[in-house]
Amino acid sequence: MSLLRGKTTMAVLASDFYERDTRQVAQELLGKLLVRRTREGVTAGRIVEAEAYLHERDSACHAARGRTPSNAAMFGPAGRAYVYPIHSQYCFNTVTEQRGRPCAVLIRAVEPLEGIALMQQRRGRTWLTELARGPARLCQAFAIDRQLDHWDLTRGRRLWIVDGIVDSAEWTIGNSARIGVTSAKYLPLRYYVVGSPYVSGPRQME
DNA sequence: CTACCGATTGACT
DNA sequence: GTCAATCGGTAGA
Repeated sequence: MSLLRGKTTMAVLASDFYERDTRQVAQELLGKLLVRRTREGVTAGRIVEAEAYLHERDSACHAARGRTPSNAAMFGPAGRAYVYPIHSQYCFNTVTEQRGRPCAVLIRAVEPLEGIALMQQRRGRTWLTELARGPARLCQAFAIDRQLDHWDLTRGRRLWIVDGIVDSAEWTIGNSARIGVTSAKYLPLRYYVVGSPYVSGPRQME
């Protein structure tokens, strides 16, 4: 508790933040603080990369082929977590919109700010850029697994997201196709902080 | 029940 | 740049 001076419980994002256009939420999540508290301690970091998955005309969205036991969180209230496994790893999403619209924002990368030793321990890596760059690495560093599927992110417990921590220093939001998807691969639904070394994926052109 | 596959990562050429 | 490991979820026989 040094850099953030106990601000990790202030200004927890409420459900009305998430109950909006998914692309808007994805862009506005950049710069917000992701906070995780376990018995081991607190880890927190600034979100620098996110992708939108839409309820319409988006075959890459897990909800595109209907509701299943595994993707049910996407159909639930906005402001919940949707955590799913892939290749023996996990990815973390925030559920958005609703009114019967299953969609979500995948958090792809975080700039570590607090609990760095804990992240290093969980990841088995030292370099800051290796701790939470990439959706599954992020889940390792923050100890996010399927137990947090459906978790309510608006209550400020265990796992939540905070506004107003990082000064509104100017940064540019980059936009590109999403990484790793094999369908709807040309939709420009990935957003990232241009120039951040904590962003995953191929080198950015500036 | 079996078969296929992926919103990944880490190691390697 | 390429590629294999790895396993839960899903569809299909």
